[in-house]
Amino acid sequence: MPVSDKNPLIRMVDKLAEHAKVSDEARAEILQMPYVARQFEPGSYFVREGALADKCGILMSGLAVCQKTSGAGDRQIVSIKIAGDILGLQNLYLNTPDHNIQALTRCDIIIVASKVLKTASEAYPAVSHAITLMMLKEASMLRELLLNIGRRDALARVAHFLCEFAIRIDGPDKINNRSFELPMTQEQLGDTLGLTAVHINRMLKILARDGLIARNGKTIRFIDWDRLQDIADFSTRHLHLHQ
Amino acid sequence: MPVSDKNPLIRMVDKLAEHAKVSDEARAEILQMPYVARQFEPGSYFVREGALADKCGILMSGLAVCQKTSGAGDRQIVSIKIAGDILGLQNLYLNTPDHNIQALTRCDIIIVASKVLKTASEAYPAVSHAITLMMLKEASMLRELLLNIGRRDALARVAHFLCEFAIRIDGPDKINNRSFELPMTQEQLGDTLGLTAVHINRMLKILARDGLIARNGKTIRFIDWDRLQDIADFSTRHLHLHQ
DNA sequence: CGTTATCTTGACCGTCGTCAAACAGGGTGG
DNA sequence: CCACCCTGTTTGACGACGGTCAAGATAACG
Repeated sequence: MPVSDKNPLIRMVDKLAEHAKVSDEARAEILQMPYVARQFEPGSYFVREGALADKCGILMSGLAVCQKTSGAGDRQIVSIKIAGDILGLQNLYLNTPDHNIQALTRCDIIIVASKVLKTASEAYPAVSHAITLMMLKEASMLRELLLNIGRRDALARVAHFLCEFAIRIDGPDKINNRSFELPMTQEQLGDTLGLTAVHINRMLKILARDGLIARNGKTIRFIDWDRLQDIADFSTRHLHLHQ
Repeated sequence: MPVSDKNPLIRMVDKLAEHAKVSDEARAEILQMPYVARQFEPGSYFVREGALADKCGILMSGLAVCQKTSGAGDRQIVSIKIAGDILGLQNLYLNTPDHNIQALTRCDIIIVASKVLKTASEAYPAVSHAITLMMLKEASMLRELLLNIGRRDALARVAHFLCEFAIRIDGPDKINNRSFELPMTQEQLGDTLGLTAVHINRMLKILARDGLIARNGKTIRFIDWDRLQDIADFSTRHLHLHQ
């Protein structure tokens, strides 16, 4: 266990506390869980579909994804994980994962035995409640992604993704003219949205040409949030932002 | 509350018991929950996105779906509910649903206040555990559907759907040459698979022409399960059939 | 038996995938 | 500091999968 002036598990407590009122005892219990800090290189796997999974983690920095691969070898990213998100929550209850968890960029992850977190959740209802809420939020985002891929055209999909990602990274306020980093390749965007990298490129070009966003390397700025949101058919309901 | 020689809530206990060992006390508590039996006509809504949702239910007969609608009015079905499934589980924890629950065929639903089931789950860890597992299974199926729509072509999608549906209805054993009812229109299939009704029709024709299935009205028989499964890129892992 | 929903088929079209080549950028090693 | 390479982006030409539209056939239903 690494020495540090700040216990990284605070990050996990914070995340739980976003979803339920965590008591001081629960907080203390979580802060003293054994953990390992590990760095994952881009492309490496934190959890593998079908393998034994007895750990979960908190993503301290970087971008990770949940993804599945078809028999033909095509990848579908089903969920994006950003700093502060907890990874592998379902491993508390199922020991054979149905999907992979993979680092997209370099990731720092604090790893905890799922058994330990499970014990804490059994001892403290607030912890259990928070975990449930996180799982439900994730499912809600899955449903919205399904609507996005199943029923919206490519331009709307890309626009929708940008809206959602930006709000998750920097919150829902003062969005117009705001800029953010998108550390994903166009191929990865394609794998998320059921499109090819080439077509992602075309759509980003169109969004820029039409004055909805401005691009500079990996940073994107919203020029006309209202119109973008309109094209994207985007709403924040599925994010369940309020509890 | 209707008079009947058999308490319909047994169906709910059975469902929970599939996922965790339900004690006799828990069983008794659930069996005495107040409920209302109601019939839903095709197309009618059990839960509406954005509305207040303080109930859940057990689907006694018929077919229901979870679905969302895009701004353009296109429907995406994200989950199919069959007899025995519990509806609106997330209402125990979130009171604003992010999706609609709609009857596809005529449905008999036993309705329970979500608060009551929540109380039971708080009193009996096995109940809570079973509910969690059901939510996780649903999420797993959402991910597989995402892979299906995002990364497989139309023929594979339809084949995959048939495999999954048949196994959910009649179990995973002795599938070859088995036949089953598919009480969905081709339009509803399209809304599930991100395709149009016309194209669903074309794919079903191809599957029949190539000797993979036989169709007769709404019943479908598997002629060559192995080859179908192969075309579908289907596996049962995402169903988490064992616990 | 008439009416309506659903299925089926064909012709046509558009979105998006495929393939390929040029280009930009960032890191490494000489 | 430059040459090189590798990954990722950009662009164009072309093709195909699946959507659209419309009409006729069939089945479901009152």
